[in-house]
Amino acid sequence: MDQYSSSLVDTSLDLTIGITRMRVEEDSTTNSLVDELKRVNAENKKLSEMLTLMCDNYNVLRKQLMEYVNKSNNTAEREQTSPPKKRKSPARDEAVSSAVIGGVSESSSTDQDDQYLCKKQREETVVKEKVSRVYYKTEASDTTLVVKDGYQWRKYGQKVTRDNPSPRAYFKCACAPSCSVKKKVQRSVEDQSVLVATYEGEHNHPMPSQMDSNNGLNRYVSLGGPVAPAAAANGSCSLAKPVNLTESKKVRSPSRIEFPEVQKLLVEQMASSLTRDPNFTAALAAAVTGRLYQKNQTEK
DNA sequence: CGTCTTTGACCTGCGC
DNA sequence: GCGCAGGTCAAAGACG
Repeated sequence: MDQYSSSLVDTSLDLTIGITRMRVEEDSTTNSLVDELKRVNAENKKLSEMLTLMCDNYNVLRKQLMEYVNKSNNTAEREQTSPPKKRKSPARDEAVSSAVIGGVSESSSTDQDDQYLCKKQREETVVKEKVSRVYYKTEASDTTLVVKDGYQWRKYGQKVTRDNPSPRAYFKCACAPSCSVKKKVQRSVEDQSVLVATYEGEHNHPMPSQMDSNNGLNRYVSLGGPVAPAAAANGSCSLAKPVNLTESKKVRSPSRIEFPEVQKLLVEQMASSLTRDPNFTAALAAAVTGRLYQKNQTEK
């Protein structure tokens, strides 16, 4: 009986030692993962800053180009006294900058050589009503005209236009009452699976999904998110593919869902790391087999 | 009950 | 001035 209890004490001691070793190993793995996470966050921050800088530079260059085009048009107007009277066509009436998203390619409809911009168009350009067009690749079965671009929009109208059998939806920015940005969404005539979103104006507020994303985790998750449309609304770069974005309602409070996901990911990585660690598995196997061997010896 | 979407009516600008 | 087409409004319904 004493021998048996002594054996039990030995077993429990060994198990305690084994568990302690496992915890030490686990702690070191956790620390290395946390360090890795910090490093990734720092890299993401750098990339984000570089992207912002790039967008700013692009906007400056674009502004200069617009001014140059305006000057050229004014010169052309002086030379040409009777411009043709045409109903303005959507392809020509806007200083449109196009962005291609989701692998769909379409050339920019901006025709800078166009000498026939009517007076109103030039006035609009002076007012600097920035207009940009973004193409969203969607599922062919998806019949909605909803574009998940990170902003909140209020639909205020829908019309079937003459040049396109699919209806055109009209949206206003609902993020801020003072924001007067409008958006028109219509399916492409050539490809029904492509949504053409035309943005008019500039947002005078940050993107809702970025408002409360001051920590690194949110920054990390939002990298695959709606970067493009915000930039597209400014007529700038579009890098992301906003096809599988989170629902707009979820975007309102990203921290609520993202942090548990990161935790889960961390746990999965830790488990994977532990099971792949030969030292850990060897120590575990040695402890188990050693204990079994001792038990067999005592039973004999 | 508040918010969002739908949809017909109305407004506005342009071409004839 | 009239007609057409695009854009906007606002009441009604749907939805959570």
